[in-house]
Amino acid sequence: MKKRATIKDVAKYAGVSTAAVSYVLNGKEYRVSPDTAEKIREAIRELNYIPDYSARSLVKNASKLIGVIIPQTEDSKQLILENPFYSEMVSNIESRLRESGYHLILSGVDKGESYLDLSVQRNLDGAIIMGIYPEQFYAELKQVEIPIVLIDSYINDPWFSKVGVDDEYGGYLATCHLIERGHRNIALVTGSIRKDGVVEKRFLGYKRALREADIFYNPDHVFEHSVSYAYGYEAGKTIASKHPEITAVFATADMVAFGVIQGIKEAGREVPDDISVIGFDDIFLSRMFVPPLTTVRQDIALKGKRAAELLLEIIESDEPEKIDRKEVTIPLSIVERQTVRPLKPRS
Amino acid sequence: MKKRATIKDVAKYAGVSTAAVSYVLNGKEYRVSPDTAEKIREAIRELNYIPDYSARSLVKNASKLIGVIIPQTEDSKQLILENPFYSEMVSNIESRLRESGYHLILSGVDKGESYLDLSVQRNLDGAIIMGIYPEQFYAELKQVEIPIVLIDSYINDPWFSKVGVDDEYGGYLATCHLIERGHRNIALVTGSIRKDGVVEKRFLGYKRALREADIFYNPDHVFEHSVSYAYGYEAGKTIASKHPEITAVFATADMVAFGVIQGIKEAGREVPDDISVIGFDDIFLSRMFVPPLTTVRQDIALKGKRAAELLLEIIESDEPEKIDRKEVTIPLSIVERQTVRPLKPRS
DNA sequence: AATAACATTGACAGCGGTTTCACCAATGGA
DNA sequence: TCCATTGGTGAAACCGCTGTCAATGTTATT
Repeated sequence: MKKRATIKDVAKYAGVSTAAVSYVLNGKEYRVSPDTAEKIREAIRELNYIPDYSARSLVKNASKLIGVIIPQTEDSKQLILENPFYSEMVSNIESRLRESGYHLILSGVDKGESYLDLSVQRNLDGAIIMGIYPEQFYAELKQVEIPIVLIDSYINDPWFSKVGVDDEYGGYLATCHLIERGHRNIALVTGSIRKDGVVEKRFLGYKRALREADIFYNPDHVFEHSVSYAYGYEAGKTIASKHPEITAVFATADMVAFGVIQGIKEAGREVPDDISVIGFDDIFLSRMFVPPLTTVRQDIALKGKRAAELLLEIIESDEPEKIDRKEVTIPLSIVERQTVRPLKPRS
Repeated sequence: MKKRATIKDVAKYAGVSTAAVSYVLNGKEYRVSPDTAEKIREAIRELNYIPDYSARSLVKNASKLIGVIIPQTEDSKQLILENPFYSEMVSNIESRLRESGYHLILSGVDKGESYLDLSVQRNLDGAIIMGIYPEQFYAELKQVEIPIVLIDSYINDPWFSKVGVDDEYGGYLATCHLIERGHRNIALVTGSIRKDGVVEKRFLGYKRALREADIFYNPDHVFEHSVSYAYGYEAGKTIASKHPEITAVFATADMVAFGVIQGIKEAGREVPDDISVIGFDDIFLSRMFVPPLTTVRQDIALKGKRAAELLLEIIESDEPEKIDRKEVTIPLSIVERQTVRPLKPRS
């Protein structure tokens, strides 16, 4: 295995000191005469020199590495990347980060174990965190003092920047959409309602819409378990077979909505003819689903991109501690497709 | 910002030398007496010491970092993570790698630019590469001399380990499935047929099946463009509206198949009543699609897991150069669902 | 011509670890 | 009692790079 060239080799080849090489490497060429600079660049090219980030990270205390955390399934430890909502976001985060010369360490976080290890071991320059975790998790993270942006979290701490949507409003919007079309027995199918999580807010919006329309909130109509197709499917079957009064379903994620629809069909009823369904997210599959899903749209790509930018903004400022944390909210809108049917006024 | 503890702090606290600390850190405790070891462990706990991987990487020349490369869209630079096929694989790779203490750097690779930079900058211990790239890309990669496993590639070089499926057979299987059910005008809808890529082989299998059944191969019946829902949709529309003779479609990826089906419906025809469709991959969505997709199944999770294991095997051997590169092939099978209809024998 | 001011450059001390190697008991055998 | 061993330990070199600072060479100023 032939050794890779180090900065010393370059220095020797160019007949200068390593410091000079370091200067041109770091764009401090004003400290070096133009022709030495050229000689050095020549040497770099010639020797095929590529600097070692570990060494650099060691002295600069900056790794150009960003941690990205995705929720993982509870049972196995797999990332919930199966939900296109996350993949789409990760993909956008990655491209934005790469553009600025950062690399991304993708990881789940083991229950119990903290993310602390990874972040300090690797000297992460920052982290983007999706999903919601135990409070202690955030506390630890804060101690590391690296810039962090939270996606879809309502953790209230000025240390964290956040990007998300107005989930309460989204839930409200979805439910109103249904109510306006004459539905009054509206089920909510959702992942677990956790404190400071998005579902909690959507749930709140759901209840507000109900209240404003003078509809009695029926706890039996909320089906809460997990954000998965599988659970949606179960809930859909139950609703279609055991709850003839329900005419519409608000699923708090498109993936869940797909399951619900399939479950309803399995039980021999039709969407939207018998039961209407509205989702949340507008992942790209929703457009192609049959029937195309009516849903609350958020710009997922933008969300990822903005999260990356927010983080970079803090990292690249001169005084990261001083930079104001921001909170950006991506707009929401209903996109009407074919899974919601207006109810005929009761005869 | 309070400074993190270094190995020196630990040494001082425990009243020993840094070497001793390093020993217990690296499990070489036989070089240290039991009670010094205990004292050291105590100090580590007390000071909340976490070793710095950059420093370690510098001297050990091993970073515990694995690069994972995913194809990206040609236009934008986003990762094709939108295809659940990739997300599912990445998710499994990540969990397997993390289990062994490695972290994963997820990245696309800019057209033209090489991956070389990243891999040597970061001192990657290995890389897993999905998809197919220009030949030069592999040549460069080889120079870096890090262990690499290729997923779904037919690059023929003993340096690379590979995991994949028998794509030719898969293509054959799918096409036979259609032929056996009476179809003779079978379209192929596929991403671009690139040398050493999986589609090329599936295409070959398709042709072989045709040949064996004495069906004339009609180039007009292959629709080649990109692995995307959007293209499938276009192709589906074209097939349904301009090719009344076609009764079945083999799409070389489930995502494409979804598009085809939707396109066919858009053109006012039905699947499988008018046209049958078979896919490839069996991503988890295929099960939930309406109608559930008949497809060639491969165990995607296993594929990811095996790739990770193959890589670890090489990395963790004492002489990585000596270890035999392996080629593992994941089995394939047809899973019959509801998008293929047997044709009545011609009257 | 002497001095001040500036532009270049290189030596060197870390950054936080690992590892070699020499050293110092303490033990056992002669 | 003396000399090899042996196990435990620490000093120091080093990994590749950056940044400080002093030393050099050049040019401008008086």
